[in-house]
Amino acid sequence: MDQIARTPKDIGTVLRNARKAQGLTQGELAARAGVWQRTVSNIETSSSGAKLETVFDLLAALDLELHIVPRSKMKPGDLEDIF
Amino acid sequence: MDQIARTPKDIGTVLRNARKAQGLTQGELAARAGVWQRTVSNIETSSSGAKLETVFDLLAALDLELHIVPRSKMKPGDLEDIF
DNA sequence: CGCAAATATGATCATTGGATCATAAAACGT
DNA sequence: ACGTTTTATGATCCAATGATCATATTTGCG
Repeated sequence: MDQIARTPKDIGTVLRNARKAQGLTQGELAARAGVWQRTVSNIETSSSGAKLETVFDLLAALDLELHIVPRSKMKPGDLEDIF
Repeated sequence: MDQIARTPKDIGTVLRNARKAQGLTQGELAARAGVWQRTVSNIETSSSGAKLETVFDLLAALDLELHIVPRSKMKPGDLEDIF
């Protein structure tokens, strides 16, 4: 049940979920990541073309990392890909 | 053995590995992703602050997706984290 | 060794993100 | 319902990306 991202918007959503799961406000996360609350807000909503660097700063502040894997790698139990 | 990225540079390396694994040249990947060979080269070498959007274009062209997971998630057999 | 293919880079311009100030608007608790 | 906390946005400036042209290098192969 890890979070998957295929678009910038996905990243925004994942970031927001992770932040809330850790009970952090945008301001707190921003402080930890060394960016502004403004930036966190922007990325969580419309992270269109956010900079990779900033995204990694946020991921690090949330103790997350990216795993790059082939798309629709079927795991046992994933039936959706069959139909 | 998926590829892990914690920094922009990691992404560059992963992208390059994936591209070569698929026997593509920078130019071919660029064409598929709708960007310039120049951009692929830049991102593979010093993807410092590349735009998220561009990175996703490249990932899509390589049929890859991102899984966002907690850092140092220990898997059976990973002993490094113990010491 | 020499040529062809692939990759790295130079330069310019437009666009956009992030830094930074601030405040409006929305969400939440009691 | 009210007030406080949190999030969304407005505006400006600067740095840096990507688009786009081209060419210098490097790599790989016969």
